[in-house]
Amino acid sequence: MDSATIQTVERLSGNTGKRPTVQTFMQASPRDALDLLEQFGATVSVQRDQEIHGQGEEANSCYRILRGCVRMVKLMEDGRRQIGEFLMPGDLLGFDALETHDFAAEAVSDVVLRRYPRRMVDALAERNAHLARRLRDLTSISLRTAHARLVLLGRKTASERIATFLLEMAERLPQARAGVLDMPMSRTDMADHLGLTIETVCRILALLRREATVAIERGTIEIRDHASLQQMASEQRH
Amino acid sequence: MDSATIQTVERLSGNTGKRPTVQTFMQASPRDALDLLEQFGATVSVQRDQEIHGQGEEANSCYRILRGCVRMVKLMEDGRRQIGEFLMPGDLLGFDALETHDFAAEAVSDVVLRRYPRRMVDALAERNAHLARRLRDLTSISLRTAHARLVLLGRKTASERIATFLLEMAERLPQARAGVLDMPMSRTDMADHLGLTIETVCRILALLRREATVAIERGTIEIRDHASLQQMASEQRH
DNA sequence: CGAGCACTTGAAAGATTTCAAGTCCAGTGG
DNA sequence: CCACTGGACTTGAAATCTTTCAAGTGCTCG
Repeated sequence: MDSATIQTVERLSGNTGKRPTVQTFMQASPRDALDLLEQFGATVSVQRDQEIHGQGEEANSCYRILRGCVRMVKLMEDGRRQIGEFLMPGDLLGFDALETHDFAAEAVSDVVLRRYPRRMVDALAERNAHLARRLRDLTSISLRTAHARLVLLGRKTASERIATFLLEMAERLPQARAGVLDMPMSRTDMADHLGLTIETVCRILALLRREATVAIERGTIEIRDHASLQQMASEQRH
Repeated sequence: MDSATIQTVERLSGNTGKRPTVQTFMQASPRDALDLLEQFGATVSVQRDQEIHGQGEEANSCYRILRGCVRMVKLMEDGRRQIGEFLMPGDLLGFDALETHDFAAEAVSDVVLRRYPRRMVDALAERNAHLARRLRDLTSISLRTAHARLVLLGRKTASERIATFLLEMAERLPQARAGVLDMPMSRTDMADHLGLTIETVCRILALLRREATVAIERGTIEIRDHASLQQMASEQRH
């Protein structure tokens, strides 16, 4: 995948005008400290299946997803793949990186992002305690998500994984549209996220469909029976 | 487990003397920003199998492990257990928490910790950018560790998990004592860390012993053939 | 309209788990 | 000091869940 295909669509001119002073940053206390970054953002588009950044690549930018879906991918030498998570509009990417990115980021669908220079993020954080705190909390939230996934991958059955995944996706969508999930990722992507094979994912989704727990269409899954899914997600074993 | 059994062994009186001013904190630039916390630390002991803090419990303290081994545990309703990681002397605990602890922390062996009040950690970080940055990086490091474990749990075979685990433990020990690992945790603990059963852990360790890749004794595992382990850790499949 | 890819579904294979006995120690009490 | 007990650890055999292998089906795009 060729990250050169990323196109800068728009670059706000916020930093060509009068430069805000350090004092401004220290006093600033917007609703969300991240708003401080906005003036340094650039909007970029990435096409489906293109790489936003590679695994192990130097972390020079952070992003906010404006449109589309992104997958965070780790690849083993022999091709086995683990998708750490899927990012949806509103989600942030790369704010918790160290020197390099842990995962490659790839566009699942056509994606529009807002890109921020990491140098700037770090520089601002150094002067603004609110922002610093916000960034730390962001990373803690990512960590919490990862920890929940350890249990899913380490101890849950295939059915539990699928059910948990669907419920998580449902919770993330603040869409009024009750229970209709955008699922732009392929079965392979789901499998690589859940530590299963594509066939197992298919079979379990087929099961859910036959039970009328979900209605499946190209690119969407509608949750018809939330309670059944919840039960399936935490089936008591034994 | 009764966290009331934690005993305060020693409480430094650093904060009873003249209080450092905010100015002091902002100018302070010790080798490690975390050193700022030292004067607010208290040393506590926890006995084997006692809880240091519960899962979901409010995060009021952070800790540094001085002696012994700690396991970070998540428990499912039906008793299935996932150990997120084992902490060894020098490791930090709870610095990446949000309001509550993701995991319960339990003493694998008798443990001695240095405890710091979280309120203080956060208050200092608000005034000292170095410390704030250090805390953010700490959390990022935890995140990186968790991400590596996602691949292990999602995509690696039982043998690869064991081999990877042993190599990781080896890397963490800066002990001059080449390849002799302190392994105070039970087989069950290892299994719950690696997403396996205790029997599978036993069988694979037995295999490694028969191959003379490792030498196993009560509480220690000596790595005799590092190369074999490395190969086993990243066996090309197919 | 055909090719290719994503997705399904069935059947066989396999890795790991579950069930079942032991074995080996460490600590306890006689 | 030594037998005893319980828990941790081992090992074997059967069971099972998931994967692997195979063979379609059905879209979508050219």
